[in-house]
Amino acid sequence: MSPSRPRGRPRLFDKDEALTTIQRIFWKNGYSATSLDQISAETKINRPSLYATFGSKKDIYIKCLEHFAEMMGKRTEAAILSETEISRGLEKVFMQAMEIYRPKAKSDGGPMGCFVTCTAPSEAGADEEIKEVLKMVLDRIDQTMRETVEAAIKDRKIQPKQTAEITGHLLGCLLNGLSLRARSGTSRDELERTAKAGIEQILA
Amino acid sequence: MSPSRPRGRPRLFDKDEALTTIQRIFWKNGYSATSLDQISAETKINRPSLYATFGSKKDIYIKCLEHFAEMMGKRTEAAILSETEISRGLEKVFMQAMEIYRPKAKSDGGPMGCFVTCTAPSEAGADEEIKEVLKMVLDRIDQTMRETVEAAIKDRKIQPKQTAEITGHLLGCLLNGLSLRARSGTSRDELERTAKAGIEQILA
DNA sequence: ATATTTTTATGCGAAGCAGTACATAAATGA
DNA sequence: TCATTTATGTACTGCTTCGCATAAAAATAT
Repeated sequence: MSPSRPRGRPRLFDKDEALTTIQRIFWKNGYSATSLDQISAETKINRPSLYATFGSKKDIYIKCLEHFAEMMGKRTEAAILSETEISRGLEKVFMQAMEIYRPKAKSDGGPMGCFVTCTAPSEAGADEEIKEVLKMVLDRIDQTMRETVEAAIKDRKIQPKQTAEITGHLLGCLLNGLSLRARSGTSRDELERTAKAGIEQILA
Repeated sequence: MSPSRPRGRPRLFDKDEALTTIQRIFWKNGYSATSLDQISAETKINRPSLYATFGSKKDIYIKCLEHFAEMMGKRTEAAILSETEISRGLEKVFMQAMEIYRPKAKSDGGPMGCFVTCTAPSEAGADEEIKEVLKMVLDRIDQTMRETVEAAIKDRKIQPKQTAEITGHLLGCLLNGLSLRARSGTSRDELERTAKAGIEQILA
């Protein structure tokens, strides 16, 4: 069972690499304001090839949303596991999110804020499918926060006033609020100060 | 100086009423996914008349953003002034925001979430002008929260651990996070529970 | 009445859009 | 070698988009 190459002509591009490039375009311009011609030009993949590989414009966008969520999810889990002290882990989660939302280096015109929460809501009002993807991503964020909080409570590291569920929602809201402010141009420094103070306040 | 009618043919529509209708369309569909034909059809105003009255598509959109921010700002000030106990005032601010973000009655397909924070971010990545309007609105939210918190501190009603500035940012982030969740379909009940707990936690 | 001013209505035009048909190219299997 | 399979490139279709040019309509001013 060697990984023999598939039958026909091989692709000239890497699927995952292309998806990352497309994601960046949607991230900066939003879904509706991005054209397939633009994607085709920047990836140098012809539109028929895009179709054959990823499907319709909406299919591509949703694949990008899931691709981004998966990347963030893995990084978040890794950050939490890397610290023994839970509140340190949460702080690390927020700090690396800020690095993605508002990169310090290369302050060129790259995309800012969270890809999902900055572009999907605009479409979610009229598109049920995108609305559901958005809900799934938000629920996943809150759930991860909640589980982290629950673990910390079990280890007697913290004793929050609110339930773990509510505390998870509050941490999620804080992250979303920071993403929005990153998109609007708030400085990295202010984002980080607000994040640290917010975590401290919410876990108290 | 009687308010004599202007010289030419009078308009067949009310300017402010039209703006409210247009706002609702952008609110549901987002900026780029809304066409002027759609606006023309729903308002029954011909495109050239729209142009003469409000300017280009982006001009119209920005006028709607400012219209919405003005409306929310006035309601917020009124809510704060209506209560002597400040934390009660803040709770009222959040409760009436939730009523707008996720109306309990008429659960028809009306727009959900905050008009500004759900539609502007998508465009803000590539449009500097919209990005600046977004920043102004966010700053105004935080500033109002901060001033309210400062008034409460002065009256010795609360003694938050964080500075008034940070506390304002945290309350703003909470509001933005709730708006996003409203857009994704989270129930009114859960939004209200999270809001109340969040205010309590942030002011503690 | 007639001129002037402003809004409304029709419809044009150049560009952009998503999606696809069809022929060609490049790989494998036999 | 030759059929089969998959990807690529060109070019097209049918539709929508924004903005505007032009003429008619409805008001006031003289």
